[in-house]
Amino acid sequence: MPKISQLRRDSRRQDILEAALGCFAENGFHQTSMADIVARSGMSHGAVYGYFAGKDDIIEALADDRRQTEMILNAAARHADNPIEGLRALVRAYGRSLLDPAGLLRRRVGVHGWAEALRNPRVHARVVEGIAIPRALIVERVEQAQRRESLPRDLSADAIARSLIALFQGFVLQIAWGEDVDIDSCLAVVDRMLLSLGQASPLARPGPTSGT
Amino acid sequence: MPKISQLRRDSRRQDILEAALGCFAENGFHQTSMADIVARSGMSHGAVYGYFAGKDDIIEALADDRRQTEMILNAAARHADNPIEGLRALVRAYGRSLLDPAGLLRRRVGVHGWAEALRNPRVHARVVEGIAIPRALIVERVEQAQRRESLPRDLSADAIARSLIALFQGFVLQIAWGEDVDIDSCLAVVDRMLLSLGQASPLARPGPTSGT
Amino acid sequence: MPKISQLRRDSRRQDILEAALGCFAENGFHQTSMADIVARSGMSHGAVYGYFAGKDDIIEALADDRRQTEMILNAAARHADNPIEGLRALVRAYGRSLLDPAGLLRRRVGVHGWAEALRNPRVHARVVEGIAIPRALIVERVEQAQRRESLPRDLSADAIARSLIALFQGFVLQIAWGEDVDIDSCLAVVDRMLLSLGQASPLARPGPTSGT
Amino acid sequence: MPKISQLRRDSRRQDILEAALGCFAENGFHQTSMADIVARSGMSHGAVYGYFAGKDDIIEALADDRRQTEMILNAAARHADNPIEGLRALVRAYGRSLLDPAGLLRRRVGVHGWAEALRNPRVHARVVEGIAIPRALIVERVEQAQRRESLPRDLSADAIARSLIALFQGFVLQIAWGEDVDIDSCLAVVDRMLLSLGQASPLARPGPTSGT
DNA sequence: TATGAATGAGACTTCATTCAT
DNA sequence: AATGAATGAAGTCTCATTCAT
Repeated sequence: MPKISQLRRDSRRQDILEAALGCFAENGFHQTSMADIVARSGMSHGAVYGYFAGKDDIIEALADDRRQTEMILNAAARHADNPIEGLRALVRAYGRSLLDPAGLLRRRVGVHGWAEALRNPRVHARVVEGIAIPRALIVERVEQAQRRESLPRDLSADAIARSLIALFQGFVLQIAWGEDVDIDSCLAVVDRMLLSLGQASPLARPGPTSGT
Repeated sequence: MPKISQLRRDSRRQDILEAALGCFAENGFHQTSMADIVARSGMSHGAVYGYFAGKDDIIEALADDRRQTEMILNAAARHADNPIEGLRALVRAYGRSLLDPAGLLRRRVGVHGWAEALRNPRVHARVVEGIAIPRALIVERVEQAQRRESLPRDLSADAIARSLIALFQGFVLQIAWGEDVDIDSCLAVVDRMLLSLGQASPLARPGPTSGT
Repeated sequence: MPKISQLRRDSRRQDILEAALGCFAENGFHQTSMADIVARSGMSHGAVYGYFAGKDDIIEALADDRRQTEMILNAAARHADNPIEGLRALVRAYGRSLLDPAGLLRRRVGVHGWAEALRNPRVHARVVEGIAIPRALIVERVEQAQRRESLPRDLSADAIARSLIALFQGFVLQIAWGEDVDIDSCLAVVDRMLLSLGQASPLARPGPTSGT
Repeated sequence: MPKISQLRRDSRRQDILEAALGCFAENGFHQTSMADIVARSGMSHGAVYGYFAGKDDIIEALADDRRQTEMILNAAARHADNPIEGLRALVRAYGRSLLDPAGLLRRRVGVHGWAEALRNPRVHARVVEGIAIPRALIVERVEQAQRRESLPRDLSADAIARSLIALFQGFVLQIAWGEDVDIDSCLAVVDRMLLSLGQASPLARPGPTSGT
C-alpha cells in the first residue's frame, strides 16, 4: 500500500530522470556521480535509490528513449499511400527534431548512449532495439517503393534504410559537437538523394564497387 | 640524451597505446583504469607515466590518430582528374576500411571518442579537426563537380560533404554495435546516391523541405 | 538539515582534529598520511573527507587555532592599569602555558606549522595573523609604559614586542626539542629584562650597535 | 682509486647541497622530490646517489650547518677580555648575519630543520648540537660577567644563554616569514637588555614569578 | 518512507631508489 | 663512474551504495 500516490511517484521518477539527463548531457555517464544527480534532483540519496536500483538503472531508463522515436514515426504514417512521400516526410520530421533545442540534452546523452552500448549489454539492447523500430518502418516503405519502381530494385532495402539512419546518426553527432551544420541544406541533400535515386536511369549504372 | 634509443622509446609508447586501445575498446575510457592499461602493457605504473602524463594524455594521443584518415584520403587523390570518380574512390576506400578487422578496436574506441568529445575540449578539438580534413577534401571535389555540372549546383557543397561523412559515421556506429550490416550493399547505395545526384533531371526537383 | 546533531558533528570534527594533532606532533604534516589520521580517529576515509576537504584543510584548521592565544591574553588584561605589570603578567601566563603538558602536542605541531608557513600561503596567513594578535597587545602596553617613562622611549615598541615574542618562540622550540630547559629560570631572566629595561639609567646608554 | 679528483668530488657534492638548499628553501624537505634536486643540480639521479645515500642524507648534511655558526662565534672571541662586550659583539655578529641576503635560503631551510628535528633523531642531534656550541660559549661569557658583577648572579647563566638564543631563533623565524622586522631596532632592544641587566639596582628586584 | 552520514574498495598519480647499459 | 628508465609501494581522494535514525 503506497504512502504516496502513483501519480506522485511517476512525477518524482521523472524529476530524477530529468536531473540525470542534465548531468549526463554535461559530463557523460561515468563522469557524473550519483551525488550530482541527487543534488540536481533536489532529493536525497535514499530517495533516488527508492526509484532506481542504481546508476546503471538510470542510464538504462534514459537509453530507453523510444517515445521520441515513435512520435517522429507518426509523421511518416500520414503518407501511408505513397512510400516515397512517406520517406520524405520521415526525413523532414527527423530533420525538424534535430533543430528542436528541447532535444539538445537528449541528443547529447544519446551520443553517450551510443558509446555505452558498446560495453553495457542492457544499454546495447535498448539502443539497438530503439533503432530497429524506424529501420523496420523504412524498410517497409522502401520495399513498397521498389515494387512501384520508384526506387531501384537492385539496391538492398535494408541497406537503404541503414543508410538513411546512418545519415541522421551522423547529423546528430555533428550537431551535438556544436559544429556549424546547416540542417536545412543537409535535409535538402538527403531529400534530393531520395528523389534522384528513384529517377536514376538504369543505363547509367556502373558497377558500384568495381574498383580495387 | 636518452639511455634508450628513440626507436625503443617509440616502440614502448606504441605498446602502451595498443594496450590502452584494447582496454578502451572493451570498456570505454572511464571504465578502464590505469591499472588495466598498465597490466595489459606489461609495464609498471611508473613506466607508463614516463611516457604519458596521465590517462587523459593517452586518450588524447589515441584521438590524435589521424594517420589512418590520411592514408585513406591518399587513395582518393589518385582520381584527381575526375571529381565524381574521386568521390566514389573515397567512398570505396572508406568502405574497405570498415571491413578491415584490424581497425575494429580503433573504430570502437572512435565511438567512445565521439562521446568524450562532448565534454573534453582537447578530445573535441582533435576529433573535430580530424573530421575537418576529409570534409575539406570532399568539399573541394564537390565544388569541382558542381562546376562541371556533374553535381547539382543548388545543393550546398558543405552539406553534401557533411552528408557523406554522416553516412560513414553512422555505418561505423552500426558496425561497432555488431549489427548485421552488409557493407557492400550499403556502399552500393551510397555510390548510387552519388551517381544519381549527378544525373537528376532538373525538372524533377520539387521543393525539398517544402512541407511543415 | 543534518541527520546528526550539530553537537555530534562538532564532536566528530574535534575527534579528527585530535587524531591529526597526535599524528602531526609525532611525524609532521607531510610524513603523516591521511590513512594515519583515519586510523587514529577510528573513522573511515570517507567520513573524514566529509568533515574536511583534505589534508591541507585539516592542517589549516589546526593552524587556525588561536583560542589558546586568546585565553592567555585574557590573563594579561587583568593588569590593564599598569602596563609593565601587564607585560609581566603576560610573560608569566605564557610561561605557565609552556609548562602545561596538555599543550605539548600543540606546541610540537606549532613548530611544524612555522615551517609549513614558509611555503603554504594559507598556513602562513593563519600563523602570522595568530601572532599579530599578541604583538598588537604588547605594542599597546609598551607604548603606555613608554608614555609613563617606565620603558625607554628611544626603543621601538614594535621591536620590543617582537623581541618578547621571539623569546617565547625560541623557548617553545627548545622545549619542543626536549631540551633541558628550566622554564622558571628563563622566565626570571625575561622578567628581569623587562624590569631592568625600565630602570636603565639614561647615562649608561652606549650606542647599541656602535661596532663594525 | 677514484677516477675523479677529490677536489672535483667536493665541488660536485657542494653543487648538490646547493641545489638541495634551493629546493628545500622553496618547498621544505618533504615537498621536494629527489627529482627536483637532481634537476636543479644538473646531474643525474645516479650521480647524486653517488654522493649521498639518499634524501635523508642530504637533509642531514644541510642540518649540519656548523660552519656559519662558527664564523659568527669568532666575532665574540675578539672581546675575550670583557665578557659583556663579548656578548654584545656576538649579538651584533648574529644580527648582521640576519641581514645577509646570502643566508636567506639557509635560514629558511633552518626553520624546516627545526621542525624536522622533532621527528628525525639524526637531524635532531645535529640541530641541537649545533645550538649547544654557541650556548656553551654564551654560558661561559655570562659566568665570567657574573663573577665580575656585570650580570646579576641570581640569574641562571644557562637561562640567560637560552634566552639570548631564543631571541635570535624568534628573529630568524619572523624574518623568514617575510614579516616587516626592523632588525636594527630589535638589536638595539637586545643590546639594551644586556646592558641594563648588568645595571639593574638590586633593590628593585621583585619576585619574578610571584603571580598565580 | 525519507534522510544523509558513513563505508571502504578502488581510482589516479608520485617518487625514492635501483641497476642495466 | 655515470646515466636515466624502470620499479612498485604508498599517497590522496572519490563515490556507488547502504542503513541507522
